[in-house]
Amino acid sequence: MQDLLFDFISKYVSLSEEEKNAIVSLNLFRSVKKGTILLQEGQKSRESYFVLKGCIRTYYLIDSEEKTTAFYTEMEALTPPSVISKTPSEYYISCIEDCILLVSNSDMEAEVNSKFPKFEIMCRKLSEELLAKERMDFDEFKTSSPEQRYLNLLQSRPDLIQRVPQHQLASYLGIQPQSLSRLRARILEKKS
Amino acid sequence: MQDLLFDFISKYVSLSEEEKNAIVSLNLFRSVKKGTILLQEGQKSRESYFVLKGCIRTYYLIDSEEKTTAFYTEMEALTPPSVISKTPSEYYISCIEDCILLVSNSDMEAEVNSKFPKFEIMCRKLSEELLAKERMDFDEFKTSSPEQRYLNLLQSRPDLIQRVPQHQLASYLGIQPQSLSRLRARILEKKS
DNA sequence: ACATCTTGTTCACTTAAGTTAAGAAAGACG
DNA sequence: CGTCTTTCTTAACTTAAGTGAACAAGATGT
Repeated sequence: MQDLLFDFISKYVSLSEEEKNAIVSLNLFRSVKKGTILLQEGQKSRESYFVLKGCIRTYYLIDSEEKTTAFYTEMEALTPPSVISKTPSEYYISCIEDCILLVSNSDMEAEVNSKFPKFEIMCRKLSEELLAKERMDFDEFKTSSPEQRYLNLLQSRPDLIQRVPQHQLASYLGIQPQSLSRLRARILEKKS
Repeated sequence: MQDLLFDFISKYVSLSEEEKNAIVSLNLFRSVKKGTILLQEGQKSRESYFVLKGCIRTYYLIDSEEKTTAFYTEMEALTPPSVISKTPSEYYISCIEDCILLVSNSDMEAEVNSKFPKFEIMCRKLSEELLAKERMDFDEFKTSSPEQRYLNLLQSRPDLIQRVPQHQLASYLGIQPQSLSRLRARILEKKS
């Protein structure tokens, strides 16, 4: 499991054994059961998550309806906006599968960053990359119809369609579950 | 004009006079006329932009239609995804007003970052903050209707509605110009 | 001053998504 | 095993956005 992490890190910076040990000694790994809620609306948190195995989901409760906005799966990282802005969270984070996560908190990150400048560099590169990716995803969402978005998701993250309940997927695509169902039927019809 | 920049930077790190001079000596300031295209689809670029005055816009050409996805105004920064991924750009960047920009390129950033670790820190903080902001904007977009999005934009960036052509705004809201027109009429009717 | 292009609005019509309700299928649990 | 819940689909109806066309107002250019 640790190897997965170090493989990931090696894409950004190369670590010495000493640095690797420093990370391991922080004891960041945590196993979490399906259904666990990692963060609740209104809660102040300082935790960031990195998914080693499993899938976590962020959602808002609007008019007592869950609005799912993101899924994070293997090798994806999430620092909630509320951690950056130091305000109460506007959304929930929950595990939709049994997960193995890496959990860090901002105090610890600050300490590690100042002790090992390489981490600072890695964090910058990763944030820049994630920002670029997020902007592309947002652009794609804006410029396409629900049906196109579904087809695109089928291409880019086919695993999600298998492992995630339809009504959460629908919400993620910005539509109602019934619309997703109908849209899928429409696509099947076109193919035949 | 430089003061605006240093005021902005001071929100992230505090610079010594020497460091400020180092920045000034890089000669990053550039005045650009309305209508100038800063980046074209298919082009490889290494430039990042920081808007000191004016407004720049990113758009895609899809089926010979312009799809506007973002506006960057005073004190906002843009590093195109294509610069991060080192691939040809998928979109255009153009100035919709006369602008004063700060233009940097990635080689130069790398050099400054390694010379002044403070810059590395600033870049990380800024990227993290922008990522958090982008995710919140994306979430808001996903969870609301075109009408809600327009009303929200009216709240959060009322200046945009004044300074940007309606058809570009419509595209930015993910709808057709006619729909925006209708939606605005609907809102006016409700108020009365 | 005139022609042209861009921009924004309106209208009629089409298409797709929202809504409400009902029922089938799959899982969870005692 | 049956009961209860969650999940998914289908259908009928409503609402809103897409589409194509026409028109008016402004800006641009010659």
